[in-house]
Amino acid sequence: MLRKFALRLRKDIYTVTMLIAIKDIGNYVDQEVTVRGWVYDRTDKGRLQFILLRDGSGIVQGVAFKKEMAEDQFELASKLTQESSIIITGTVRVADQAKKSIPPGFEIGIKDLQVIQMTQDYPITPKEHGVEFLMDNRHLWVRSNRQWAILRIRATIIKAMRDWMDNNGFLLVDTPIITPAAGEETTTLFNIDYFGETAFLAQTGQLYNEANMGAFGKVYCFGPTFRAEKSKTRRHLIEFWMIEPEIAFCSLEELMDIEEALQVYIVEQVLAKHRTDLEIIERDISKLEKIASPFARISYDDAVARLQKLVAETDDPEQKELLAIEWGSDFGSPHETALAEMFDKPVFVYHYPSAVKAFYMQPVEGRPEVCRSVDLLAPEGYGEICGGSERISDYDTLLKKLEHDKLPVENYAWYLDLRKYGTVPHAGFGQGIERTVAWICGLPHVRETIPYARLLNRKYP
RNA sequence: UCCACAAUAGCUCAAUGGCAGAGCAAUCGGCUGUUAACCGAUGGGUUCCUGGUUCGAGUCCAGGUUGUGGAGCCA
Repeated sequence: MLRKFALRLRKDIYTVTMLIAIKDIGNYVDQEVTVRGWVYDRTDKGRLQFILLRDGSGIVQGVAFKKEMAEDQFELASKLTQESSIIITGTVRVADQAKKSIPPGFEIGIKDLQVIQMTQDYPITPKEHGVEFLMDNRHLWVRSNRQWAILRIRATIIKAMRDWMDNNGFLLVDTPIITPAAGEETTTLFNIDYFGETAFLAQTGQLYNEANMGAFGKVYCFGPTFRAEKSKTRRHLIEFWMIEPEIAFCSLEELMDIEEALQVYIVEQVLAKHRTDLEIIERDISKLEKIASPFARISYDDAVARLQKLVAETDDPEQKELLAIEWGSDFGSPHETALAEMFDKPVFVYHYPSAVKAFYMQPVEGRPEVCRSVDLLAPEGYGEICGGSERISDYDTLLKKLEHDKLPVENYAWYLDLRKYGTVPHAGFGQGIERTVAWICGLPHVRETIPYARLLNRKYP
């Protein structure tokens, strides 16, 4: 039955003329074209029907006049429901009133209409909906304008990251998702049954990146990461995506140069390719246009001093409590937000206390209580988007650090090997895709930056 | 895990302890330039669950469930 239907459909497809993607509609003014897609919305004016049709590439307003169509076809047009799947054929024309078309200003005078399925009771209406309802219907919500625009920008951000890496001498080397031991000791791992043994889902590809760096010099991995943390905030996902570069013969200062150039390129690409999408999500573009080199670089010491000064100057007791900080503590999100708000570009904070950072970070010469680490904080309160460091390259120092942190040294045998066979100073960082998308799109929560968010209380759909 | 708040029609929300309501969506009708169109009509309810107080509970109380916002942890 299904097969028969599919065959009939294919025949229909092959008999249409000039099948176009809506995004290209400007090239077909005054020509007869066919568009296939889904009804986004319909306005019923009696003998006149305005049908917003989306095909994945854009949206076009189709106009059905009763006297320009066969009677049964107009009848169908006047009954079309939201998200019905249809094929229309008609002439493209310029129309100022077609404001909702993407690209705007074009419409199609419908001559022929075929309905593939008349949808019943589509749950997401053009009115307001709550978060829970929309997330329950995420498989349909991705069709909505705003979500569509965000996910398109996400794709460009990922492409920009990878293009920049590929164009700057980095090699993509994939790292495993199933791992025998923790990458970093602090956070919680998902464990899985590996033929009777326990294995873990990767939290980072970094340790493997360091091995790959020894083979290829400049490498990066790009993939999903899993953290079984019971975090419930606007910045946290259980499953999220990261790009992690690792560079041989690289200092912390050079690492910051790389991070900075990458951010500037990402923003440039989004601004160049997504004006319309940024308009759909009502992003303040002027904020993005400020993202240019150089970014401010402040030390952890300086950052703590700035925060303490802020606390001293504020009269708000709530702020005082929230922003209180002693040297040696890691920053919480209120601290990161407050620091980032002092700049209108991303800001680097370097030389964090070793105690709050991972075991593999290189201590600062003459000041072992701090390490050669750097976080990049995005503006507008989006917090940490990159975390990186210069890695410990000396065998004995690394071994001592592993023992000091009470980590199972036998699990790190291969990692220690890297310090035995031609060790070099090297550095790398990880950048969270979703936090980057949230910042660039100006979104209140990362759940809209990934097609199907995995959250503390959600794994459906 | 902790703190705060919420749960009523498919959706978004109202309802002083006293008849369960509106807008949108759906269905039917009207309209040749709509933009969340507009106008008229119709259908639509286990008020999250369990128990309690009361003549009477959507409303008050206790416990639970689910969700949202925030904290911690992190990218």
